[in-house]
Amino acid sequence: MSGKIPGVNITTLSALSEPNRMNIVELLRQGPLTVGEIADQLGLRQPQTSKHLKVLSDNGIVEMQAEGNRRIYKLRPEPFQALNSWIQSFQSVMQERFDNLDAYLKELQNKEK
Amino acid sequence: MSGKIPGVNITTLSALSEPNRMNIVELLRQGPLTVGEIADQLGLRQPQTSKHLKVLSDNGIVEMQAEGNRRIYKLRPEPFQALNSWIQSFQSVMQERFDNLDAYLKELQNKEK
DNA sequence: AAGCAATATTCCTTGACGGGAATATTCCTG
DNA sequence: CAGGAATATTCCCGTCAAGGAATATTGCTT
Repeated sequence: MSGKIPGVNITTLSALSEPNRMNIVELLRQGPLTVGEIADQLGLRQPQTSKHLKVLSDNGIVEMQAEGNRRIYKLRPEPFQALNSWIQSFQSVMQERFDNLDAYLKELQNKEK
Repeated sequence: MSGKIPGVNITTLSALSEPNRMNIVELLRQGPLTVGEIADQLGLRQPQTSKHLKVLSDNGIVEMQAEGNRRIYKLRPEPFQALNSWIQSFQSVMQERFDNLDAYLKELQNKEK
């Protein structure tokens, strides 16, 4: 029992932890954009932009709609919902309730028969 | 002006996107633990455990308190609070509303098959 | 049909990262 | 004080991911 990660897809975090991809996501919050527009606004080259979009797409963070010559990318809600419910499960941590170090120290001492 | 990421420390996501470190975080939710205990419960070797803890510590995800021979690690609330408020700012994305009627209609047609 | 525009893909190189093994450091105990 | 426990650090190596450059692919326009 050592390997199970409950809430989040680790790959979602991985995908978002790349600065350019995070920038793409932040940009797409405002609405769908074509590859060219994304590359333009972020100062990226077209091939790298496509590559990053592929990673985001493979992870379900983004979806694509072909429109003639261009591909329009936009955010998908699911990964963010998942991320949200995962972080929500950290309420107790965020409220700093259980930083009961003293209790733990006592427990440690007990074990040290 | 191409590099600023508003809410999250990208390094927080990066740190959490490594499976073993995510496991450590999940484990520490329940309360503080020593290096040995962490290594034990996750089936990791001590040196790797220390290294991962260093990364988590450098990113402020975890803090350490020396207690004689041992080091007790526990979660810090700040990164999770930050992550939370960042994800909260995606409310509009997370509530999936169909601002794209065409896609919706197309999907309808597929189901009629 | 030809050429151009928009995007995707491939190949190559380089740097970062994680694991293994060994060693260093600090503290505790007899 | 010696030895052992708990943890940190260093070195080496293999893998992987990201950027650059070139090329392929598909659609549009005239």
